[in-house]
Amino acid sequence: MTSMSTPDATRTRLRNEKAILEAAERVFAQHGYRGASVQAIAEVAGLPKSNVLYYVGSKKQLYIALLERMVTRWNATLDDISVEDDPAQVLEAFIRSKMQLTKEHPQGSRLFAAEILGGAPFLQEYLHGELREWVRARARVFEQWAERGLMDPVDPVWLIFLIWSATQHYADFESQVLGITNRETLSDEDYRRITDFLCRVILKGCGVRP
Amino acid sequence: MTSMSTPDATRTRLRNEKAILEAAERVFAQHGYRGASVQAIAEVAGLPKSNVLYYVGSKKQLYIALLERMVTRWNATLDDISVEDDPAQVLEAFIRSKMQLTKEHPQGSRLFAAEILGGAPFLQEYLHGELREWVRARARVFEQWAERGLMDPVDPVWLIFLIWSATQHYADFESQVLGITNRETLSDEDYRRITDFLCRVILKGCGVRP
DNA sequence: GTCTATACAGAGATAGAC
DNA sequence: GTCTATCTCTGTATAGAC
Repeated sequence: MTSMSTPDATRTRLRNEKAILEAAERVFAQHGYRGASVQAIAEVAGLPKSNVLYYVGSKKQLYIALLERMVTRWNATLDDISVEDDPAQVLEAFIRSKMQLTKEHPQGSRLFAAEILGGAPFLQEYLHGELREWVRARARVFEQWAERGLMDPVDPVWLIFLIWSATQHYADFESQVLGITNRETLSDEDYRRITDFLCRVILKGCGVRP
Repeated sequence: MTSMSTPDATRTRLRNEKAILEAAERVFAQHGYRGASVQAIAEVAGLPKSNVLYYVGSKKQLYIALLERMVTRWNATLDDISVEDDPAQVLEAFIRSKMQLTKEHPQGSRLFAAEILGGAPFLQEYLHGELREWVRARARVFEQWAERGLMDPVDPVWLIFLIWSATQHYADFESQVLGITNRETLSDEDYRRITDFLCRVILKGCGVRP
């Protein structure tokens, strides 16, 4: 963007960039990094292929930008927790916010899943660094709750994975869920029920609620 | 295979076919259907590309054969259940056998996941037919158990999805699990602990065990 | 800023030498 | 049965017309 750019040109740019990001998220989610073609992304975005490359530089840069956006969304949903908090409240909020993310950004969730499924070539650093620390911090608090008898002494890391997998499932395996339950889409009401179900079973399962 | 084929030629064929299936499962699991190239599969299998195509016909046929193999494995682990069975025993066996499948065939699990993630283009029929019936039958039994007060009145379909997702996770998100827990691989002991954890939390969570 | 044309590497698949 | 050579199509990316 130069100093000569008109507001109109800027608006066009923003609109196109948004269309590209949305289209790319869908196509990468569906076919993975290698399986996605710039051509397919351009078609979904309603732009010529070279226009897409003009905006984003390269397929790789586009992909990385999308992964980073997803990590940002994920970070935005997190609160810090402490031993003084109520386990039931924290776990329930944790399940609900994760489920909310799944519901609001299914394509992003699937994109993330495809990246992990393929061995996480672009996310190694994140998994070994930032995310590991996040898990360790929570795990420590869960352990202290268990020591105080506020919940069962279960391995906190497996518990976090349980919550992640159970919620993530409704984005990543959506086709399976829809096929088996004979639905076209999952409604808000469905999401509410599933979330309630998960809160109930998981909280009871680790002894923070009767 | 003609009537003139020697035992030796047959043995070669079997060995090559096995190598191809194994290689293809890995590559398809990692990159999805579109992202996988016959070239890459051939390299992993240690054969020339055209040799691979000579054996399997086409990329598509190869892919479908692998999906079917996975469905067969899945069917092989299933027992029929009835209302007269013990809920705790059945649910635990269910979790354990699913986890066993994940552990023994991680590549197949990931291949399956990639297919579902991409909208299950080759599995629509299976999801809407065979698998749906399988789920409906189990769900009915779970409901009857709940009516008899043998377990909490939770939605049986969400419960099945919970078990699937929680177990499947350790194949599909293996890189994430390894990254966060700072491991190179998951040992037998890890799998044992995770399975015990899941049995404990899920069974308690739906009220079949205290 | 935008699109057409094109370069060049790699895809899936096949024909034909061995 | 096996592999080399090749066909055709599509991939990413860029140069240059508008």
